[in-house]
Amino acid sequence: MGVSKTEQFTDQQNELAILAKALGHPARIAIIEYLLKVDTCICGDIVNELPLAQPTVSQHLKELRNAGLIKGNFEGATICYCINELGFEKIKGFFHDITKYLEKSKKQCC
Amino acid sequence: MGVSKTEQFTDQQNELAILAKALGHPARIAIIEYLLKVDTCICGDIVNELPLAQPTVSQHLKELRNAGLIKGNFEGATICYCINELGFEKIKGFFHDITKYLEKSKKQCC
DNA sequence: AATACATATCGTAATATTGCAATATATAAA
DNA sequence: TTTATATATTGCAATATTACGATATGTATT
Repeated sequence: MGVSKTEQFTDQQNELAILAKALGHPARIAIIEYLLKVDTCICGDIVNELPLAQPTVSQHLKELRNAGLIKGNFEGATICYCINELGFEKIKGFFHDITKYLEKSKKQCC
Repeated sequence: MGVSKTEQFTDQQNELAILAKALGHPARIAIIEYLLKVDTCICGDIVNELPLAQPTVSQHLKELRNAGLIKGNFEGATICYCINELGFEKIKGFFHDITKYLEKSKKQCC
């Protein structure tokens, strides 16, 4: 029917999927990479950095904010954006498991 | 217009986004977690593990395979699936940057 | 108050994703 | 060769995403 059957999966699986999905667009990867480089910046800087119109960038920022990957803070007339460490900490657990898995050379099927 | 303007971003940004997007659904997270646990299994095991119909699972497996996160191998009448280490190695570089960033306590905007 | 600037929201078109029944394909077993 | 089993593909309905022009909202400046 086209609706994700989220209720059939665990909260943790859904939470991870939401975080991964938020990173599932090159514009949002570009935003994160930019914030990693500059630490903090105002929204207008990101709009200038990306090859997309201002409303589109605003929409991508909203998705990253909703997923908990970035934070935005009013600073006079502008909004200051930065990485939200909490969101990335949540992904780290999953990646820790993967990294450990990759270290032990495991059975592969091909 | 609704089309992702992928050509405006770097290959690396697009590649990361494709990998993240493939993880952006709880069913696909569940598949990866299951494979991490059992190493290898046949497709039917995954169908039994998930609360989704066989064609839907087949579609999710295809997306994970296309993204390079799992491998499938014919083994008689069945198909044996396992983690594709290559895909996860590609994400690791990005996460290494993030982890380093999180370690240095950086300027935050709020 | 009027103007300028920064950002968000609305509305909408184009496209992509999700889920599944029905069906196709391919191997194994009888 | 028939039958059973495993998996993929097709077709389609419901919904979500992407992008942007137009517009709203909010702060700063004059």
